[in-house]
Amino acid sequence: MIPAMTLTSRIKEVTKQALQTLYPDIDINLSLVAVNQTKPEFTGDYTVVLFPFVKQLRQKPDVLGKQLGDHLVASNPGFFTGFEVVSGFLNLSINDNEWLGFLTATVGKENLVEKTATGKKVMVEYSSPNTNKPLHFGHLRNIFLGYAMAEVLEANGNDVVKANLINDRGIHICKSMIAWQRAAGGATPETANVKGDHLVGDYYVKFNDIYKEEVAALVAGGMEEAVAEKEAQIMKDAQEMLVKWEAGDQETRELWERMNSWVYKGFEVSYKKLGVDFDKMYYESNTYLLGKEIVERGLEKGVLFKKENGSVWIDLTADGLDEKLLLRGDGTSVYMTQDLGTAVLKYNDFKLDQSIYVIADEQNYHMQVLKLILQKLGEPCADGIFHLSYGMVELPSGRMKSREGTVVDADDMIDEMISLSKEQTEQAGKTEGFTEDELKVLYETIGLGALKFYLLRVDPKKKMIFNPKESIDLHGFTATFIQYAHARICSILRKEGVSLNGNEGFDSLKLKEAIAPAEKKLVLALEQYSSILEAAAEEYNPSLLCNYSFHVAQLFNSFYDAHSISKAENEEKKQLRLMMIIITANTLRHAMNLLGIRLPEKM
RNA sequence: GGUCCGGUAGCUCAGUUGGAUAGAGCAUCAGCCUUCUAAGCUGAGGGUCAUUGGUUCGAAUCCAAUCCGGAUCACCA
Repeated sequence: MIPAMTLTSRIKEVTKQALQTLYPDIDINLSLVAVNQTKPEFTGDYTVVLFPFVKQLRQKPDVLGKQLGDHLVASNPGFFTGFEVVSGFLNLSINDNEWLGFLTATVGKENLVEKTATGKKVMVEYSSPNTNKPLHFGHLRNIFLGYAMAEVLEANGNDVVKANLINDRGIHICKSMIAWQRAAGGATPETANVKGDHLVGDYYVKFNDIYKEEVAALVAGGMEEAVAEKEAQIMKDAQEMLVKWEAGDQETRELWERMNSWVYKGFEVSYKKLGVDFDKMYYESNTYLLGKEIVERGLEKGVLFKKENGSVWIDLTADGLDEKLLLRGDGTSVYMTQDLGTAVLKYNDFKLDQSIYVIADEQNYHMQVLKLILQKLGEPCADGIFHLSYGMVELPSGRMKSREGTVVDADDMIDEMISLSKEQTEQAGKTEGFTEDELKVLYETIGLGALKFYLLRVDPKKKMIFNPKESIDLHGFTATFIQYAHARICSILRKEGVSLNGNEGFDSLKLKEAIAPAEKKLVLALEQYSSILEAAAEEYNPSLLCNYSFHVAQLFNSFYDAHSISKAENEEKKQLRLMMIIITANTLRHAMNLLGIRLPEKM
């Protein structure tokens, strides 16, 4: 279906037409037509900026504004009701019936915006954890961002595959295995009563403790530190284990599978709690050998070159980058090698038009190089690669460091948020009329909503600072604020016996009096939703939905304060306001749903 | 050192291809619950948009230089 044209784009269109009609002999650059929302201190709804045209048309802004305004009102009598020219700005007033038309067309639709299918297959890879430690706060930003981005792209008509590439092999995995063998005494998640990913993570920490001790002992014995770091027994053991793993040693593989299975069970619990899912899992243990063939082909093509010791490189200096290693001298692959292979694998698996990687900005260079190499190799997957780069989450004291124990654990954070929401709900005395089970759901809805919103509300590109001491607020620019507005609406609708997908009887509504300012502001914002949704996809920025939803909730609260819905001045007003709040609730739901945030009907 | 990213109110952040007197939230202060949920609303104070120069009718936004902070440039992953 063809989406209805937004008001701003309609205004742009008629303005372009008007300019061409008024100045048929002048070739005007119509892309300069800018339509903004009129500032509250002026009368009008939308504003056309006149400055871009005054020079070319040789008119004073005021004269041009008058001309354009007269023409627009005259040629679109049902659309504009009037205009005002203020120092170079043409402020246009829109006919209330346009707003009414939007409301009646939108009310009751749960799927507010039906975007035309793009026919594009898009993969979003996110989360992509290591199996040697539990998820931490930084991972949460990745997970929420990836999930939200996938949903936003889907809502914009793309066919989306959510993928997770699990880093389940390598020296870091062997470290927790070695430490577990040495120090766990056979402990399992069951016997230790610890979530599997946490148990394995504990032994990863343990490895570092033992390692430090061993290095210290060697140094005390007169060895140089750099040498000691290589000679420490536990490090040698880990490296030996990696060799055994790669050779397929049965005992090693069994332990590896056993410990990984603990981690997966733990992750599953966390993912489920977070409300995120994946369509396709990739495991590095299956993909780490990929890419060598691609490198071979690159050598044949002459895109890559071999050094004396047999290592394979690509020269990117012409692109302002460095030389990059793709195969070691002994023929084994490096990180980049497998990433080349995985990129091609993904492409072949799904015939992707676009492949999005949600990865922190510390890997900007890596991703730039990855794409560039694939392009130089002429791989068809290359151009579709997009790095959705996001800033790291830092503590006031700086980056989280697992070795210094400053990492904020994801599971702890979730639990903390849920108990915070419980505390606040009880404090506000809002638990009446709920069963125990309902309260449990409510606390999760509020707690997780707050957490997700907190991490999604900032532009992904920017790094963010999280202060655990202050925890996360449930007032102001938060999911709670939006949830509360939604609950208020649902409460009214319950009392009025109107449902969110009901649209009975609204068609025949005729306006008898002007839409009031507080009403107008809300309708105006609601009408902009579909363009916000598009922008969120185009800019790969779900935070736009946070800002927008908060703004709508704010406008609703002011509106709610100024006007009674149930006891409206007359039946027309009541109908109008019911439509407005139904669409408000559906808009908030739609937007928050895409971010994985649920809105309660009571709170 | 090369490349890239960032610097907006005390704090955390918005600020659409350049547009009107730079906006929110938190915190501070002052008001608002016999009326649909006060997790709310209304108002006040708070700014050299890092600095300097340039581009023009107009710059937080574009360009250049400088200062500060961060990331990255491994036969690590």
